[in-house]
Amino acid sequence: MAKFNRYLITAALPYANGPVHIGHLAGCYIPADIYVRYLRAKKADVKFIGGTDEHGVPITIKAMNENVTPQDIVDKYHKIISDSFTDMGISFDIFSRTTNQVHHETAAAFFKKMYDDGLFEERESEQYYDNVKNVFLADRYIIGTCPKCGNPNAYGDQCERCGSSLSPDELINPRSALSDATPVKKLTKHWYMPLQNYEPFLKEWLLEGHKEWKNNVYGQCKSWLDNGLQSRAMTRDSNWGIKVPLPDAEGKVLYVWFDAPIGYISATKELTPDWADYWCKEDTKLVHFIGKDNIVFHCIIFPAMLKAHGNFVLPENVPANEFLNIEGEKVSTSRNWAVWVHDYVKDFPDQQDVLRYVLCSTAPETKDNDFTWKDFQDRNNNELVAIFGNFINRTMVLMHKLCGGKVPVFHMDIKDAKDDALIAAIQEGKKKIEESLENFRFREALAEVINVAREGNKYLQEKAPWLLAKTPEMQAENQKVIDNCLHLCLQLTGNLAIFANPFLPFTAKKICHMLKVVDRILDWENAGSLKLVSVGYSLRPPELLFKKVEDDQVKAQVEKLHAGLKKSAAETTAAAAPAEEKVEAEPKALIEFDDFAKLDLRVGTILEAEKVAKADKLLKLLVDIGTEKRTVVSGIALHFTPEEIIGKQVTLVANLAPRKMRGIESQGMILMAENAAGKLVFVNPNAAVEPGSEVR
RNA sequence: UGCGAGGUAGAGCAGAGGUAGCUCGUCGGGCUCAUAACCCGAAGGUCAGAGGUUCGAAUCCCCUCCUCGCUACCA
Repeated sequence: MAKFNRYLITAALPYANGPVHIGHLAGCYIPADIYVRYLRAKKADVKFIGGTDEHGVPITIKAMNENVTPQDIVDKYHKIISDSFTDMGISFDIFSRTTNQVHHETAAAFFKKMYDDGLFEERESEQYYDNVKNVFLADRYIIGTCPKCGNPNAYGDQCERCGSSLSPDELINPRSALSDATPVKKLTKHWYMPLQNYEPFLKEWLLEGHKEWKNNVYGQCKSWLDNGLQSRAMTRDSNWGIKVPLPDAEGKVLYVWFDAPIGYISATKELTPDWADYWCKEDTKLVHFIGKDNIVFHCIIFPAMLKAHGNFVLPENVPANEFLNIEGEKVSTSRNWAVWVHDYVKDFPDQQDVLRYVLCSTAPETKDNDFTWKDFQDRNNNELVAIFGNFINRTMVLMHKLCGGKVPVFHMDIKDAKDDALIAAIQEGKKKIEESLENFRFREALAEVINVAREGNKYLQEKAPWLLAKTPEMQAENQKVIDNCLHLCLQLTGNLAIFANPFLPFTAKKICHMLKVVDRILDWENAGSLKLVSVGYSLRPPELLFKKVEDDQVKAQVEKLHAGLKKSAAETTAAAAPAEEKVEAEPKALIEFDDFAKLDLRVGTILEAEKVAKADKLLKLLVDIGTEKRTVVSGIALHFTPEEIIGKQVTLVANLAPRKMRGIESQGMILMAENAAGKLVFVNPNAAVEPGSEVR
C-alpha cells in the first residue's frame, strides 16, 4: 500500500467519430470513475485522465462522406462525448483531445527521441497511390465492387454490406475514394518499431511480474508474447494526424495507435505542471481502464514504447472489461443497435445513478454480459428503490414521526446485542467494499453496499420502533429504545452515503443534503464512524432518492431500440437496393472479341485435393491440364470434401497471374457457378474430354 | 484456422476434490413505519456434452460443442 504515493488513472480515449453508448460506460468509464472517486475519498493524490482520440483514417472518411473537414467531425463529437461524460458524472480531471497543440508536440517529441536513439527500422513497401490527388491511399480509401456480394461500394479492407474482409487487390474495378482514379502501386517509406526486441522485457515485466492481472488480460498477453511479436509500422501516409518530425517525411503522420496513448501523457501535461511526477516517479501507480479490444495496445505496444523511450512508469494494472450486449445482441453502431448515453440522459433526467448502478452491477468483468431494459427496471425497483432508498426513507420518516425531526440521543446504558450487530455490519461492510474495490471487483463492491442497506432494513424491522409508539403513553415509556434505534439508523444512513459515493455520487450528495451535513463527511476516513450526524440536529424532510421505473418506460425504450434499428436497416437497404439491381439486371460492359481471346480457358482433371492448413475455406488442388500439372488454391472447402472432387473435370483459367494464398502459389482459377443461395457448382464439360482441351 | 477468455437455477454471480450456494425474480404464509421492507416456507440445476483418474469430480486429465475477442482466409 505504502508503495504508491500517487495514482494516475486513465480511461480509453473514445474515438471521435461517433457518440458514446452504454457499453463504453460499463466497460471502461464507470469502473474507472468508481475507482477514482474511491481514491479521492481516501485523499489519495490522484489524476483521472481522459480525452478523445481524433486522428486516423475513419475520421477522414466520415468527413469526406459528409462533405466537411475532419476537424469539423472531431469538434462535433468531442463536444457530444464530453457532455455525455459530464452528464453521467464521470469525473475526469481533464478531458482533452489529441488534436491539441500540446499533444502534437509531445507525441512528435516522443517519436523523435526514439528515432534519435535508433529505435526504428526504416522500410520501403508498395502501397496504393492516387495519381490525381497525389496521395497514398489507406485500404479504406480504396473503393470497388465486392467480389463476394457485388456491392459496388466496398472498401479495400472490408465490405460493409456482406461483412467480408478484403484486400484492395481483390476489389473489382478499384477506384480511389478521393478522385475516382484507378489506384496504382508505389513505393513508400515507413518507420517500424521492432516489437520483437522488447519481448524479453515484456515477458519479464508482464508474465513474471503481473500474474495478478485479470485472466482475460493476462491470457491474451501471454498468447501474444508466446506467438512472438513483429515489427509494426508506426507511421502512415496521410495528411490528417501528427506530422512525422523528420526532414524527409512529407505526407507522413504518426500511426494513430502510436499517438493515442501518448495522449494520456499530453493531457496530464495540460492538466498540471507537475505532470512528470505522475509519469516518471516510481511511486506512481498507473492504471489503464479499457475494453478488451484495446488490450494489445495498452499491455504490449504502449509499455514497449514507454520502455523504449525510457524514464516512464509502466502500468501497474490494466483491468480490461469484456463487452456489453444489448437485449441479447451485440452492440452495433452501424446498425444503430445501441443505447446512446446522450439519449439516456434526455429520457431519464436526473437518474444518472440508476444507469451507473445497473451498468456496474451487470458490468462485463469476467465475460460478455447482457443489458436489458427489463433488468434495468428490476434492479432499479427491487434494489435501489426497495432496499437502499426504502431504508433511508423509512429512517427519515420515522425519525420525523418519533423523534421530532431531530437526531435522537444514543443511550449507552441500554445498548443491546442487535445494536452491536448492526455496528459490526457497518465495519464489516466497509472492509469488504475496500477490499473489492482495490482488486477491481466493482460488482462485488456494489453488492456489498446494498447488503449493508439490507442489514439496516433488517435491524429496523427487528426493533420495530413503530410498534413501541402505538400510543403516546407507550411512546413515552419506550422513547429510549426508539432513540437508540433511529440514532443508529441515521448513522447508518450517513455511512451509506459514504459507501455509495464512488458508485452513486449524485445520490450520496442528496443524502448529505437531507442529513444537513457537508460533503466532506463523504471522506473515506469517516466510513464506519458513528458520529456522522450530531445529536440534536434537526434534519430536512425526507425526499425520495429513487423512483420506480414503470412498465411503459421499459416498453418505450425497447421499441425505441428496435425503431432505431429498422430505420438504419431501411437506409442501408434503400442505398443498396438500386445498386443491387444494377449488378444483377445490368450486364457487364461490352467487350471486344480480343478481350475474350485473352482468356486461356482449359479443361483439367483434379488429381489431388487436400485442405489448406489454417484456412477453413481453402482446398489445395493439383489439376492435370494435359501439358502440365497446376497447383490451384480454391475457396470451396465449405462445399466439397477433398475426396469427392478427386477425378472431377473442371474449367481452369490457365493464364491468370499466379497469386499466393496462405503461402501456396495458386496457378490459375477454377470456374464455379453460384446460385442465389450461395451454393457452388463446378462448370465443366457435360461429357469427359481430354485434359488440356481448350474452352472457346 | 490458431490463440485467449468464458459456459453453474428465469437473470446476475460465488464456489476450484468431500451432501451445489448467494442476490434478484416466481409461488405460499406471517407482519406493516415505508416507494412493501423484514421473517418463515416452497418450486426451480443431468454445474455445456461425452469419456477417464479417484472411495468421492462443478472442481483434476482427455475429447467435443457453443459464445465473445484477437488472428487468419474467401469463389
